Amino acid sequence: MAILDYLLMNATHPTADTIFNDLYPSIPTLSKTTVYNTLKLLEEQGVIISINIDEKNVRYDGDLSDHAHFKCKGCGCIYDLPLETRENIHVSGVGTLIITECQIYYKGYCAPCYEMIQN
Amino acid sequence: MAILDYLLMNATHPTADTIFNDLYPSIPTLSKTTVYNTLKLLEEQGVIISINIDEKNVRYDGDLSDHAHFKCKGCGCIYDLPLETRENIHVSGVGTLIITECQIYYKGYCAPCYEMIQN
DNA sequence: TTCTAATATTGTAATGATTACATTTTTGAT
DNA sequence: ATCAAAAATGTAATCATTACAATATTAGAA
Repeated sequence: MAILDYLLMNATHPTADTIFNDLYPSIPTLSKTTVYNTLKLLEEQGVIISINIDEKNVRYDGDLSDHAHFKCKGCGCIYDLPLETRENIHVSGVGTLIITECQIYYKGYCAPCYEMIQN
Repeated sequence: MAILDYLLMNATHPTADTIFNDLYPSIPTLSKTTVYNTLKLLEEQGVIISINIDEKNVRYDGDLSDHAHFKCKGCGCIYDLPLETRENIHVSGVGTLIITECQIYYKGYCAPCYEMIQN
């Protein structure tokens, strides 16, 4: 499917809207609903991951390797970072990134909910 | 301000809506806009932090100490975790939490945006 | 090839959190 | 008490996402 291809080609952490706009010219029958449906499906299958680093939009990433994300509070750009990044300044291929915050989110199941899943 | 007090008293990572509903009975003149405005202000001042672990709503936390967050994908409950939590099973005061995903988000400024801030 | 049922795709309308903005209220200094 | 600045309020708009019903596509059986 074109949407998965797009995500694997473009490591730009696009939003659903960006994917739609980039794909629409070459697939004029594409609907935004299809983009949302497909992204949800791909995420449920574990083929892609969703990124909530931005308050407004959900972003998607086809890179399943363990890595962290950095968002510039000025321009909104999102970069990949290695997991072992320190809390201080960090250099990457794009220059120096000044890190001011770090958030770590775990997801999974609490004990009672895990029981329920087993059935 | 009552909203800050609420956040310091209740370590429940509430949403703006929850804060409004809990505070409204005792402050009948309270408006939801005020809650949003105040939360934004408190966050800009660095007095509270916002949590984007939930796709739907932004949550707020008055605990500024370094800690991670866990969200149960079943019931949606959010727990605090120590930073050094491993990727595997983890026990807390509430029982065993099964961790299936971990996301690490850094925020700050890229080089060009950091220049711009200096002015 | 034709039919048909299952599946995928589409478009429109609804939802719901958040914000914009204009108005009203409160505050604090004179 | 007065008045301007600041804070709080209410309503309406915004906008990403989803619900849902309708349409189109596919693949396998006849």
